Amino acid sequence: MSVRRTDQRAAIRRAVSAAQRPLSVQEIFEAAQAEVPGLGLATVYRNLKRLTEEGFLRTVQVPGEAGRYELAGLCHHHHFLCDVCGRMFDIPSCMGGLERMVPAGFLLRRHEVLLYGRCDGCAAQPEGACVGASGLLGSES
Amino acid sequence: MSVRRTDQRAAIRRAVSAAQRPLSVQEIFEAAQAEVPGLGLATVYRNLKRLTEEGFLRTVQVPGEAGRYELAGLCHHHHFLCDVCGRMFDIPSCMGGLERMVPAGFLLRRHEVLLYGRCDGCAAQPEGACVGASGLLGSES
DNA sequence: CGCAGCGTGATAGTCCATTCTCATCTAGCC
DNA sequence: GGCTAGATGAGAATGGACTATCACGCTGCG
Repeated sequence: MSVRRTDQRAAIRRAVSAAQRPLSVQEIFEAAQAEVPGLGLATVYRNLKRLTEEGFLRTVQVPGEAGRYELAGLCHHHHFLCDVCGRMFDIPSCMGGLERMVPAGFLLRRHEVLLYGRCDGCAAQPEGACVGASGLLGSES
Repeated sequence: MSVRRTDQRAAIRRAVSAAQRPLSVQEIFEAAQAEVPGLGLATVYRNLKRLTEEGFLRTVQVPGEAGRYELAGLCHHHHFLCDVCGRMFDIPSCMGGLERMVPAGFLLRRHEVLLYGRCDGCAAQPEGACVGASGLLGSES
């Protein structure tokens, strides 16, 4: 038979699909666990790996921390990482002209742009009063 | 007394200074070991940490891998990571207009641009014939 | 030169993210 | 309902990067 439908996998797919931004494994774990109590972390890793291999998900590597996951097949975009809450957001636009930055003889294949700062929620907060990192799904903007 | 001058530390400083690009710990280790045989990896870590705290070095975080080190105090620039040899190079220019990419309400503080592709040396090679990753210092361009 | 103490080398240990193991469970086909 | 292979959950195990430990060596001051 192979590839069975399970509540766990469905919850994981739903978690990533619902968020409009890349989620960390912890975020996915917590979101899916809210739907399927008792869900194990190993199952999350297993399914993330598999959904990625199947082309449903894509990993977003972050400098200095563990990768995050987003839906594969989204059109070209970049990300914004909030210094305060640690959540990552999608940035639809992209400036061109990167080829001009490349030295002669170098072959440019792809690029990553990561913006850092405060998300709208955290920028509005009175400094230390923001929601903690990775403890929730994107419930804003 | 404090802060003694040792051959080990001098070799480490020299390795990073000489390279015109960010070096991984391994690259620094190998380069410094060439000058000071018997050099230990712990010493490299110790000194990198310290040189960073002293403001001599800066770490360059790389998505999905360990950080690299470059001289602090260089003016704003970005990097190019070769898919083949794994070496990282400096890209002096930077396009502006990033503020325009940020959604309303978001506060932009800094940004990272990472270009991927082949460096001039590897782009010229007949595909698989390039020098291996991280096993050498920047001996080119 | 002599001494004090920082620096070093080798290795064990720590910290995390991720994977493996295995007994148990269950989706899907009969 | 019954069966079987794929899935799961819990915890152990792994791997990689980095740090701590500690005995010994070397710098730098007197």
